[in-house]
Amino acid sequence: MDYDFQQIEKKWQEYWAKNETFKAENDSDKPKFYTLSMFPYPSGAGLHVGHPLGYIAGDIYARYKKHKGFNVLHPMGYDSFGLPAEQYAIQTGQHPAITTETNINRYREQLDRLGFSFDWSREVRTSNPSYYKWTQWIFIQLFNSWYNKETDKAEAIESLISIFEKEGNTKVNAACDDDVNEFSAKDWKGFSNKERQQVLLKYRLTYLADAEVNWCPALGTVLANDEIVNGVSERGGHPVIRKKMTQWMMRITAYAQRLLDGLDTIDWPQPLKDSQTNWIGRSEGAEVEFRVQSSEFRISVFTTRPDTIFGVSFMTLAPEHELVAKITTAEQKAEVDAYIEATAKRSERDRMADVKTISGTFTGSYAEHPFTKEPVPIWIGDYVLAGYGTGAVMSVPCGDQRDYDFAKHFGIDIPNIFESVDISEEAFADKGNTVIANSDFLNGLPYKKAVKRAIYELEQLGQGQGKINYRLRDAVFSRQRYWGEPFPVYYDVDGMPQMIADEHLPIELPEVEKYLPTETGEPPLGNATDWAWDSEQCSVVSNQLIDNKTVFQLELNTMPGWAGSSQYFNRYMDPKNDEAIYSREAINYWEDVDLYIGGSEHATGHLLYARFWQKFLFDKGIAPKDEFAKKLINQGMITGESAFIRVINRGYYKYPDNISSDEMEERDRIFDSLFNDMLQKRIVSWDLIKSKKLYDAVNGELYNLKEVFNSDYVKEVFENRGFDVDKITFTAWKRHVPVDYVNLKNEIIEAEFTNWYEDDIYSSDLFRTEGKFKVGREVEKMSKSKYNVVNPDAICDDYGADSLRLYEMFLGPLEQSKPWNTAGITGVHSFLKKLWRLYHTGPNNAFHVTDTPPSERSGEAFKTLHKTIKKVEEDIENFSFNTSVSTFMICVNELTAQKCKSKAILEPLAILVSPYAPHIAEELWEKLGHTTSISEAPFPKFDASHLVESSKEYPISFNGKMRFTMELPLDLGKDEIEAAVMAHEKTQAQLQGRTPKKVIVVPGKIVNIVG
RNA sequence: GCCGAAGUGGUGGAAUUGGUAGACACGAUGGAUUCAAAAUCCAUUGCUCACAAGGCGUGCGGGUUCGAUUCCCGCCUUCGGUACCA
Repeated sequence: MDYDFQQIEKKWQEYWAKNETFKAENDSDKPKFYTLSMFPYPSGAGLHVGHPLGYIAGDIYARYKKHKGFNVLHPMGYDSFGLPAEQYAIQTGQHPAITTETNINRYREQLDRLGFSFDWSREVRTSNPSYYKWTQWIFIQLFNSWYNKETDKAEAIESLISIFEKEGNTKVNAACDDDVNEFSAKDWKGFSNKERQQVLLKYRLTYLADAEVNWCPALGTVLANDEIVNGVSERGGHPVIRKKMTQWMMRITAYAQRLLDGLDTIDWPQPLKDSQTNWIGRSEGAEVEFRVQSSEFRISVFTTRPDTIFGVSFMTLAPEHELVAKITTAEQKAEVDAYIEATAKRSERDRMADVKTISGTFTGSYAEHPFTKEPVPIWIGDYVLAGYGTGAVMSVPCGDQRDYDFAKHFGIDIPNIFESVDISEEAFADKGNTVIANSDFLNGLPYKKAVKRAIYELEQLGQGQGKINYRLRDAVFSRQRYWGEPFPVYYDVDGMPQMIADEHLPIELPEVEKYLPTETGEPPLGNATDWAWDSEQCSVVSNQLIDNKTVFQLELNTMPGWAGSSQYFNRYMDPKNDEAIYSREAINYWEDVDLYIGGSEHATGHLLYARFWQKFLFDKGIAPKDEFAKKLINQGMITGESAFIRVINRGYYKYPDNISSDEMEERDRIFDSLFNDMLQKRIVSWDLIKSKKLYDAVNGELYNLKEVFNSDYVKEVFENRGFDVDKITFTAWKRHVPVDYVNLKNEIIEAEFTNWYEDDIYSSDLFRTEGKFKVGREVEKMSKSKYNVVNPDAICDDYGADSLRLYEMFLGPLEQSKPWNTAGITGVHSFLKKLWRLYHTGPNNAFHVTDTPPSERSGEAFKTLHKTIKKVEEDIENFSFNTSVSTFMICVNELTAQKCKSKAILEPLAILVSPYAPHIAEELWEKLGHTTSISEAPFPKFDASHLVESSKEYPISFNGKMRFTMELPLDLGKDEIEAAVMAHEKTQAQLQGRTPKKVIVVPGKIVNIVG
């Protein structure tokens, strides 16, 4: 009987589904184990072979833990809100819910084919109202909380109100906005309701604020920092500008220190912890106050180097700093205004591209040095960021390179306060290796002592104190998109946000006619006709009923992508609960994730936000653990190799003779922009060239470059510039270009190409140019747009899911990224066939396993088996799945050579293999006479007695080089071994009569003779 | 610039605490079987030398050690993250 993987895999997938083999119960006598893989965004492209890598690893671990007697929770779901479905809706008018549903069904089909042990009864989808009901609920919890720095936890907003009523806010130590004014209990009582709400908003853990945000005009939305790559949007590559907007914010900064401290308590990869640490960016230093001369204004600065305070020769404010307008003198006003306008115009991208240019201007005002009382000129400059620290710095040119460059550029003094340090060329930023000089009471002190002393003196003066600053910013929580969670918020008669009561949740996403922002620039929900809240009926009603008495406007923004993914791991514990986010019993049983597997790209996004929410839920007593995942593993990326052609040079344009110079200029402009779009971009993939047979492998020629210019990418570029692509005829003069594909390495090829455009305006050659291409290969992320995607379905058709699972593991260490190469899959596939044959040694390859274990070689077989048990168990515990696949191969090769047919060996072997290749294991298990799933079987117990050896083949080395081996009994002592080795003829041959200086004998390991 | 990861045959990779470098596969070469192909099986396969003996070999240069892919010092390269953070 042959190994019919198609039939076997289908059979067992149906069996698992029908019998709910992997359904987890919320109570059990067994110990719990919660394994989680990051849930996917169901994209239209479907799964590629890179996606399942982490799922397979998680599945192996989950199945292994089940064999080991754990009650395993291994759920899966979908992060189903997101931009692509919305973009598709904008283009086609198709509702994102439909697109999403279609994509999820496709994902599910693909996932099912891989034989995962997911408990699908617990599936969640972030876009389901029954799920986002609880996302909205958490939002309300955050709104109704403030962060008490005294108790170092979130508390109910009521406790803050009662403090305000008793003593005002002067003694409150809370995480809050910078601009809260002090008020007394009496003041509070005198506030109007609106004023009170405004004050409270500055303390809530989610709040409205006018924030400077990354606005992407092309997408019509705000983007988070991690959604921007090199100054353009991650999706689509559109430019991003800075803009002030009223936005919902999350006060994650309240948790900065706890997010940092928590990292010590969890077993996550160090690189990931490092990047979170850097992202949070704690720095210790001091806040120093400078008085502005002849005014009441004071400028606060944050510095990590209070020890260098006597080196201050100017101050710099960010152009956006609120004091700029107030302190600028009349003479300097025009210059300052011009500078502010110029910097505001520069996009984020320009600023980043151009960090070298030093710019700034003098305000005309002076501050007073806290100690020397000398005047310090106040400048503004865009190297100071409004968003970090206080948006102002004390500039110490001798100790900071940026200040140094600025001072040099504008001819400002550079006083030296370092003992015996030359600062004529550059600033001295080294904290050690010198002592402070020319600094009054700091003279002669090294860095650390000087910092302490400076802070002490500032405190005495009442002009500063030690301070810890974080780079982490509060997170913008509003998106101007349709396909996201709606906020459970309406705006009352005062325009203040009001939460909708829990019992009316979820507030479901309304239908809209179009998914773009409205003409007046409101978010897409502004298009909804029924998007008002009737506060008496407690229901969503038509906008026409808005009277701002009982019926109010609902929030038009939606929540960002990370909202839904910040709570899903807990919701899996009790996903169908409609009364609560999850039951007490469920969360007290499962507690937290024991093993979380996912990509490292989420380091500063999802994984930070989810930790923040978890800590909040912990403070509120909603979750029992303040970290949601004990252990985390980053699976590497499976990359694809793609060869492609880039345009590297556009050459020069040639036009037909009969066009005017005006027209020529106009064309130049258009073509320049066209080529700028294409330059350095890959215009066609090699796979496409091959599939279109544009490459002649025999002669090593690339031909018909015309087709190269017919690529979708080029068409898209032309289309984006307003050309009608159907009217363009792409041609190329040079039709045959030699290219050595095999040794292809960034080769430059030259070709002249022409494009012909037919319409009323350009009824002639559009242009002709001699351009250069570069042909090269790169290993990179698999993506549809790169034409390097390998689909798992095709692999399942040809080799089966078990082969795919084994192969993905066999490729290399889980955490390492590695290129996909389908060629090697035959190796694991033939292993499975060999495994199958081991159980099918009867006539006509019929199933044949004997009950009689002791044959003459059974000792060998037991040794092989137990060697394998030991190694596989260790490998799984260490997440070294690639080496267990090798171990299985060795095991099967050995058992085949031993002609092992014994049930006593082959039965445990099936269990060992089952986490990796569950389908074949189930089939063999059934053939062995079992009527229940192999997943119920206990993992074979390792018995060391089978591995006891009586002798060892000792490597005999000379000066560290192994020369030959020698079989010796293991119970031999050091001296006996040495004697035996010295007596060996090969030893004598090696020594050639010389007496060895030394003989190292490590019993059981090695012998080394030093000569 | 800063932070992090990694450099081992033609390829993916193994060597878990310093002890036989290259396990296990892929590919390649030769052979068996077959009318033929697929499949399967056997042999060889780090480099070098005609073979053998030998020599050289884990990015490069040093060091520690009887012994280093592994530990230490100094470089180089590639990839990922981050970037005027005061």
